[in-house]
Amino acid sequence: MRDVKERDVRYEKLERLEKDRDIDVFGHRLDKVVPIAEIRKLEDGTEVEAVGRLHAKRAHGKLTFGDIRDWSGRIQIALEKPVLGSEAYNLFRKYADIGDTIWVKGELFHTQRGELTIAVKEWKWMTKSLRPLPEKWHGLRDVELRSRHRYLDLIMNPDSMKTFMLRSQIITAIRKFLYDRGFIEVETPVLQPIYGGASARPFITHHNALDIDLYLRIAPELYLKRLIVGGFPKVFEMGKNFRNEGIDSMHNPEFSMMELYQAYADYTDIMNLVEDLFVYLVETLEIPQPIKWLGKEVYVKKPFPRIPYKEAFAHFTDGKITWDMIDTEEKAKKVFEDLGLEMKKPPVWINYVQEIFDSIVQPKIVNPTFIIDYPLEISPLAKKKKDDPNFVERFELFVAGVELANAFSELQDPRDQLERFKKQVEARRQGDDEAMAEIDEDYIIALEYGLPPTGGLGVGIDRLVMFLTGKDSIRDVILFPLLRPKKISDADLGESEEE
RNA sequence: GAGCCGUUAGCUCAGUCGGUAGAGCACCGGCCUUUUAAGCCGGGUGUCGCAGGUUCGAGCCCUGCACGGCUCACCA
Repeated sequence: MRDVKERDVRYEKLERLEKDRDIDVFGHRLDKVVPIAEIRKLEDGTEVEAVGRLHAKRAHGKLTFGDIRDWSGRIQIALEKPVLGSEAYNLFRKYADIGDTIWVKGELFHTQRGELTIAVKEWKWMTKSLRPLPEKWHGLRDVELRSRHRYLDLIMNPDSMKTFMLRSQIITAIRKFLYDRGFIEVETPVLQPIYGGASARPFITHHNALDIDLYLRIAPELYLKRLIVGGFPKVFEMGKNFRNEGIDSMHNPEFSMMELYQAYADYTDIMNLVEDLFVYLVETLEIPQPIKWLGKEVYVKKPFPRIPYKEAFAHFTDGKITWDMIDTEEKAKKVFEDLGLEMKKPPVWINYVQEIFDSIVQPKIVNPTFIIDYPLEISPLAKKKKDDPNFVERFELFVAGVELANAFSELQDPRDQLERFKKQVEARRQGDDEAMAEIDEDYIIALEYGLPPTGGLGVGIDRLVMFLTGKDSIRDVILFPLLRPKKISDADLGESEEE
């Protein structure tokens, strides 16, 4: 046999179709496109037009069955030689390959086995597929190929298509929820001369005309709060943040974030809003509960528990670790060491406490839970509690041990903010390369003009989508996650020979 | 960044003790009017991730590299 590669076979078919039969396999526009799922609802006898990718072909001499699929579903087609005539029939038999996208016109009927089928009277190509599809039964399994060639994943794995459709619906629903509550959607700079609003290493780029370095934002926070200073009552932004850090099943260097700010609100208002939002999403998107995520069964049900940071230790350790056991550096260090933990950060009180929280408290949380009132040290943009200035009006929402949201009553006092910025810059000088490099003086000036009391929120969209779709890897909910580029060889493009 | 694991046909995978490359699907040729992972007959299409090394002989053993996965570290 001469044809060694399927791709070559298909290119030869393409040439024969074009040269010998003058057929244009790269089709043209259609007046109407009905999703296959909609066609499936119609009665037998209805004449329908359908388009889809051919996923299977079962030929029986003068009768050939096929399966076509689109994003919404699959349907069987049947082509009979006497109906189509030998020209159109043989064209399908010999030249329509699995992977081709075709248009068919015909009547709906049920086969002897009861399968809804289109009895095709007419068909044509929408486009030719020149490469063989992955195997029909197992689909495309290889995790790397699924991310690298997402189109193949979407073609082969209906579950993947469903996940990304749901992602889009989640984002639409979040917008609707916020619009309905009077939030105004805004866009703030992705390219920032000074980065802030979070602690992370940034990507650096350069603007040629101005000859300045710029940073890709690690958060939109400081710009959004300037808008509250300017008089916007409620704003939100949904978009990409960029953090120049490691990649794992919870982190992608570019990720989607929704931040919102509401004037004259505080973190308790935001907590109520988050609770409402989660319930709204689960209800409107009809997500069945419990949601199985990261090996846990999660129920989204109001009210979400609200546990102060200080009390969380006792709460999740059955009283074995209490706040008064860790409220000084010396005591916290002892508990830390008794737990067999190893300190990789500067050995100060807050780091011992945070490490204990991360390893003992956080993993125990299953259902949506607000941890509230964080230590001041780890919250440089949050407002202090009136009755306890060592803590701030802040909460984080955890689900299945994962942080999904972070919010606080915003710090309004420019003097306090400047001091905290200075501490950040000092930490930076001490070697913390995730602390702020530079004080955002304009932001301090904005605070001097006056930030009204404001509640702010950030929600990690990718993680939220992971949760609502039950996916354990962020790569399953980002269409094109960052991968190290792989060279495509000439052979892969079929140009190794004399072509 | 560290440890472990993986990389064999387009895809999903097998490959024993180191003896010269396998299956299913897909594909090619043929038969077939109710199949649906259609079936039957015939056909194997390969840079065994890459580069070295050991060996009479390497998919298999050794070294380095590349890409990926998991765990850890990092990520308030």
